[in-house]
Amino acid sequence: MERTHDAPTVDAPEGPPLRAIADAVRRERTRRELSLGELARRAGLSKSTLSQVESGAGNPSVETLWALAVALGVPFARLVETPAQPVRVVRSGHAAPLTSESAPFTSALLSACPPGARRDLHLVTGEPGAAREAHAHNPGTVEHMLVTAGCWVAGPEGEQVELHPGDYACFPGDRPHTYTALVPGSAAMLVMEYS
Amino acid sequence: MERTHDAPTVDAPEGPPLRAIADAVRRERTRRELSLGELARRAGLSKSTLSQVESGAGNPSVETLWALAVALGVPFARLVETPAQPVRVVRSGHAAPLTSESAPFTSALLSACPPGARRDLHLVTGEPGAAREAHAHNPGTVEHMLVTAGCWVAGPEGEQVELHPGDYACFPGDRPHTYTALVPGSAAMLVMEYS
DNA sequence: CGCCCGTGTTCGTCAAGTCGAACGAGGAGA
DNA sequence: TCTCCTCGTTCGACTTGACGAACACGGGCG
Repeated sequence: MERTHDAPTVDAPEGPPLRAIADAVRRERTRRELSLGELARRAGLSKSTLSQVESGAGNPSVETLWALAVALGVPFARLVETPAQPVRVVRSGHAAPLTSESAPFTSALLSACPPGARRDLHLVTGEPGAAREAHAHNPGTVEHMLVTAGCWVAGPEGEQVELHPGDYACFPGDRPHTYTALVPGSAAMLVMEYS
Repeated sequence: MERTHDAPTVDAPEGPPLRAIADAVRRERTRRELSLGELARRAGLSKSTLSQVESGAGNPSVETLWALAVALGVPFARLVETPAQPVRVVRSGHAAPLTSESAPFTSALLSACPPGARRDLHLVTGEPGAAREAHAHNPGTVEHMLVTAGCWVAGPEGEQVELHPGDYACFPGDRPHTYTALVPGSAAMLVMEYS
């Protein structure tokens, strides 16, 4: 309920995040300890253009932003978003569980994907039985799975791998994939990441 | 200009997704059964501009694309999607462990934040003793913590909370914060998310 | 048929983004 | 100190995106 103010579906009331983009670019750049000139060189842009982008003045083109995203090595969308978050705690069992009907699974959504973000955190628990089949999600979706208990077989169809506690797997979520618990009380952390 | 393909991460599609954007816009528009003129009106753009965008000609500005995203009611990122990723598995114990000197902790980096990503996945294990003190990270950093074993006290200074297996906490990482294991064999999944 | 909408495209003009160069500021080294 | 290099900003010229109007096409209707 106290979900973040996700009401604004697309948040954007009106303002193009010129300032946010500016900050994001500069942040990513400084994080990598690149100089403005160096980043401009790698991105194939002029220093003046980059300077204006980072100062929030102007309204860069897609090509320009794209070049920056590539040069910075960040997904494009990363440069056009607005963060800020308080402290939230979800007590064990207090996360609205979603039970699967086709298989003995529960998947608790911890950190939703409030329009704008692109990562959902799930705590998945399952019992031996039928595999849970997940359809292909949106293109670019990546799933990270960290087994915390029991034993799982998971992955894209035809590429499933067996995972034990502590094992970590990362695979595309934009193809059909399955999760199968092999022993009772199996649990895993699932991070779904969209691009 | 070609960036070293150091990791099996998303390799950089050098070309700006002009075509992809064009298709995405048209797809979203037709899906809503909007005419080109109508969408242009709602977005506050001219038909000609929208026509060029949808034809893949030209190189729209951020403001333009943003207006379209808002008018279409989709997150901005949806108009600029792309990639695909292979399967990666990190076996338990095969993740380079980083031992802390100040406290009995090990933090295994699962999915790094190589120049590109914006989220690091850590599996943190700890023994009772001194708290691990983390400096403030870059602004916008958010930490997600999911306790898998034992008992932890973690959070920003002054706002620490006690966490038990299954508990999940989410707090800003751009302020000083600590992790303290209360019982032997404590473990947690840590997702560090940058912005 | 002639007319009036509607669709999406193309054309000329103006504003704005991008570029290259020149600029002042700060550091390292001789 | 003087020099040389790099930092990031600002300025003028060129390029290009965005706009509005006119355009061609197609359907409904009197």
